[in-house]
Amino acid sequence: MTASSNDPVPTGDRVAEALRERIAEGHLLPGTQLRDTALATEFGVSRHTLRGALRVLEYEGLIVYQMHKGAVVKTLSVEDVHEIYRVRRTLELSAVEYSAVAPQPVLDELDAAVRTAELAVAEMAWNQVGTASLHFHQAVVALLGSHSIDQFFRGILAQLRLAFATMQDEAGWQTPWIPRDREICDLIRGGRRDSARALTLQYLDDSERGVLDVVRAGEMNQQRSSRRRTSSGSRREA
Amino acid sequence: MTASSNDPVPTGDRVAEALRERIAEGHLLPGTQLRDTALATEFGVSRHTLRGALRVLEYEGLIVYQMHKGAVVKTLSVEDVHEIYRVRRTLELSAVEYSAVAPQPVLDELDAAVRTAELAVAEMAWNQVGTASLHFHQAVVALLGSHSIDQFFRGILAQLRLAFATMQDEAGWQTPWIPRDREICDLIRGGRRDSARALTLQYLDDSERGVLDVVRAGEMNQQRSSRRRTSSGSRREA
DNA sequence: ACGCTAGGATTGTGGAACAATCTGCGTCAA
DNA sequence: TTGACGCAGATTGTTCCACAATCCTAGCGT
Repeated sequence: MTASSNDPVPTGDRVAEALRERIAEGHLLPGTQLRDTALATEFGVSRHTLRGALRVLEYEGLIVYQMHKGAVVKTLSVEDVHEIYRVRRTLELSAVEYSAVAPQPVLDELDAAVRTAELAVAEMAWNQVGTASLHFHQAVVALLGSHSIDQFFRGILAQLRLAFATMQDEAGWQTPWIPRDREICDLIRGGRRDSARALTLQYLDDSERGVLDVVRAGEMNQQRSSRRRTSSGSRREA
Repeated sequence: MTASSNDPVPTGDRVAEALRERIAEGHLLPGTQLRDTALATEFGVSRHTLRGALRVLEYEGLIVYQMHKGAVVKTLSVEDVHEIYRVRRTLELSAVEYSAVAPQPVLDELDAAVRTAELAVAEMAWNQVGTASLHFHQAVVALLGSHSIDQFFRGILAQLRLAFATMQDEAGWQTPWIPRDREICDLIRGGRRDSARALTLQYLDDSERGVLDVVRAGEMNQQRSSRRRTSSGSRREA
């Protein structure tokens, strides 16, 4: 879709894409203030178009806007993580069920994705391992055959990557999951749907626990670093 | 969430909300060109902020942008309808399964929604019947307990409403579905999940067929009215 | 130390402008 | 008559500039 040919891409969309990538690659860590004048000049675009791009990223949940305080790269809260995994459970489990009627090419994508991940591990291209694993799960959800669900899920995984970005030892964290991806992949392709379902559920539970640890650690840091202006008594939102 | 208290709402968001409503209410029919200067002056805002609002609506799938041709209220294609119902099947069926562990207040929402729909039928407030029914299905998906899925699904149903908007006899079309909503509601609340699942599936198949008829009829009209510049041979996308 | 005020920085929004592109209409040739 | 060509106006995409509102920080007084 939308892949016809040469629609000239609006500038704003290109900027949005660039920012998306910066965030995904971890060049813009959670909590970073996004000053629009600075970014505008950096990208060589007007402040308006840049703000348009930011608006899209906000809708995707990658950044947070606060009135008169501008945009900040989102820092995942514990509740955010729960939310992400609620979505993952719903969609990935549905997809496993639905794999019964998925067309072969889409099933082959699963194997391709895992193979890429395994290759990344073998080549010790650590910074690609996490991305490759996410690609596998994206491929799982793609079994549902729904373009809009794919897009939605892509946004969810992008948010999850926010947590990865803050991890110090991403390689060590990511590697153990790849064999489990492989196992799930083979079960699905073998038509062992109930086993695949059970394993996916287990996987997601474990993964959620792991990410929660990371996020909680981050919250500690943040809390420690912001104990200054808490003197009098103004408390409010997150 | 975001219900804390009085965050001053950005102007652009208010405009987006207003436009969303106009489209939902059918005041802006599919295919309508959205001229930004006109809308900007009408809402009393700058062209920039209006375009920001349009950008959001584009992301939600309610309007379509084409480079240098501006924004148009989306007209659902047959494939779009299939897509919408793929999503509905995935999410609503998952939600029915998940109703086993949904908390009581969320279950009560189901009944409230159906009751509103029934009331609308009884009062012959026809233009509210469709909306109320969609609210019921929104409530079903809310059983999953996921804020982001709720938001995503809201967008999907908004697109579906685009089809409703073009119907001549919306009342006659909508009314028959309400008893079926009631039945599904009661089955879910009664814990009869397999029956509820089966009935929901049936419901969605029937509904999809109905909407497809409407959309196909619309495509006929559109086709008939646009047989002019098809002389030489320029073909293009959808 | 603590609260308060002033000034600068940043955001939210509007206005005018301009190049690029589309659209419709008139002209001209077949 | 019909169809291609081209031009002028309208519309879009984007920029620059401006300004009120709000936030943040530092310095002041007590």
